[in-house]
Amino acid sequence: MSPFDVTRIRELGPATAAEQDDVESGPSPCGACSVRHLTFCAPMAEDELGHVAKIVSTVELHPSDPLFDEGEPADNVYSVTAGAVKVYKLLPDGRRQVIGFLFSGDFMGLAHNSLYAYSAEAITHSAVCKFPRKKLEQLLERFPKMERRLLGMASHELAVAQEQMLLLGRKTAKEKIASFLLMLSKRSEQRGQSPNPIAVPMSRTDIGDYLGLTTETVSRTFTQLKTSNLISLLPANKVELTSIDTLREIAEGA
Amino acid sequence: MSPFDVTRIRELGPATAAEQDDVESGPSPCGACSVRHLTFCAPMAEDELGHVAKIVSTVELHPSDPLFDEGEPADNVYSVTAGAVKVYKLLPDGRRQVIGFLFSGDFMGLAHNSLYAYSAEAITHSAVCKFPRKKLEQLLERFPKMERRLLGMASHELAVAQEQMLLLGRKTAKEKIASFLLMLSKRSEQRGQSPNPIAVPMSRTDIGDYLGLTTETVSRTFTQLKTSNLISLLPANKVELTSIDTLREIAEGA
DNA sequence: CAGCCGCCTTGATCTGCGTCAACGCCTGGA
DNA sequence: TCCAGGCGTTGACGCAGATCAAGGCGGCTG
Repeated sequence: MSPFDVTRIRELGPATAAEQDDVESGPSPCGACSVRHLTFCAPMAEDELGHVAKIVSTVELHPSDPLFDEGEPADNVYSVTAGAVKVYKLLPDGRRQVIGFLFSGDFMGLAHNSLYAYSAEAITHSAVCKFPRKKLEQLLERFPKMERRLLGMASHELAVAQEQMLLLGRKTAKEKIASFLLMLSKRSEQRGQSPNPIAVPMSRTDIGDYLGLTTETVSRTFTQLKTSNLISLLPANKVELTSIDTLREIAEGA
Repeated sequence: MSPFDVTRIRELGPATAAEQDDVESGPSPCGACSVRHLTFCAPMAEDELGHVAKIVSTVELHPSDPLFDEGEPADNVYSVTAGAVKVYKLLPDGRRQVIGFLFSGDFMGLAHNSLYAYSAEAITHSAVCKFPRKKLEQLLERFPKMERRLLGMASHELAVAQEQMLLLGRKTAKEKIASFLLMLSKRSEQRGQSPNPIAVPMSRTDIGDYLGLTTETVSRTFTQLKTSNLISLLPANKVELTSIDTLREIAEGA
C-alpha cells in the first residue's frame, strides 16, 4: 500500500495498522487522526485510543475503487477519513439509486443483519478505516460511550434519510438540485471546509441517481440555475452558490 | 381516559402509568405488555421492568389524533403498542411525504437534536407508550443492553429508509404499489399476524404520500393489479395477495 | 332510514421529466 | 501532437403519472 499523497488529500487518516504495539502504550495511529472528532471514535479518551488502533486497519481507495458490494457478508464497518465515497443500491435491470455520499467522519456498513444492504465505491482518492464487525462489537460493549455516539450518529443518519425521502417523493428537479447543493455546502462546513465555493466531486450521473433524476435533467437544471445567476460553475468541479437565500427558498418549495 | 376496547384492538399495551409502585416489586404494567418482545424494551429482564414502568405512561389515540408536530421540542420518545400511526413531513406549500407507518413495536421520536423532525398522527385506534427523553436516556445509561437494542432497531430503520429511497427514486407506480403491499405483508407477519389477507388501514392519500404518487394513481394501480388477478380487495380494507411471487417479481422490477 | 360527507374510482387532458440522439470538450495515453 | 473515450451539454420528441373533473359508494348521524 503506497503512502497517501497528502498534497491531494489533506485530511490523512490514521496510520496503517501495521504498528499494533501494546494497547496501553504511547501515541497510536488513531491519536494522529485529524478527523477523529467527526467520527464515532470521538468520545474515546486519548489513553483509550490504543484499543481502537488495535482493531482498525486503513484502506486507501482510488477513484471508482469498489469497497464492498450489496449482498456480501457484512464483516466490516468502515469510517471514512478522507475523500468521498458513494453508496448505492441496484435493481436487477440496472436502475441505480445512490443512497448517500460519504465524507470524512461518516461511517457505513452498520447492517442490522449479516449482509451489506448496499454497495460502496470511492469517488475520489479516499481513505477509510476498517473495523472487523466482531471486534468492534466487543469494543462497543466495553465502551458504552462509543455505542452511544454510534446511536447518535445513526439517529442523525435516519433524519437525513427521511429528509431525502421528502426530496425524492415530493420535490421538483429544480428543488432537488437546490437542496443537493445546500446539503453539500452544509456538510462541507461541518467538516471545517469552505461552505461556499463547494467541491462537487461526483458525476452528473451519480447526482441524478442520488436525486431520482437522469443525467440530462441534472445537467439542464444546473444550466438553468447558472442562467438565473444562482450558481457559477468554477473549474475543478467547484460550484459557487451565488445566492444562497434564493437557493434555500427554492429548495424548500416556497 | 376510557379503557381501550380490546375487542377492536387485540394487542393492548401496558397498563396506565398511574400505578407506579416500588420499582423492585412484583408485576409491573410493562410485565403485562403483550408486544414487549417487539419493542426496545425486549432485552429487559422481568425483574428489571419496574425501572421501565416507572418512567413510562400510556397514551390512547383515536383515528386522526395528532401525537406531535414537526418542529416541536422532542421531549418524549414513543413506542407503539397497538394500532397504526403515520409519521410525515410537510413542505411549506402543503406537499406531504409520509416517512413511515408504525405498528406494534415500532418507536419514534429518537431525534438527534432537540426538535421532532416529523409529525405523527394515529391512523387507527392506537396505543403508544410515552417515555420522557431525559429519563429514557438515564435508563439507557444504566442498561446498555437497552441502548444496544435501540441501536439495532435504528440500524434496521436505516436499512428500511434506504430501501424506501430506492423505491421513491427509481421504481414505477406499479412497482411501488407491489413493494408496498409486500412490505405490509412482511411486517404483519413479523408482528405475528396474518401475512396474507393483510389489513390496509391507511387511506389512498396516505399511501400516495408514502410512495410519491397521487391518490388517483394509487387507485388506478390497485385496480390494475386487481384486474390482473394479483390482488383482491376484500371488505374492511383488507387486501388478499393472490400471487405473491408475481408481486415480488414486479416489486423488484424484474 | 334518509341524507350527507369523505373516500374511492374512473375518465380526459396536460406536462415535467425521461428517452433518444448528436455533438463538444477535456484528459490521458501512444 | 494527435487520437479515443468518457463526461457534459443541448435539442427534439414521447410518455408515465399529475392534474382537472365528475360521479359512485359506504358509513356515520340525526
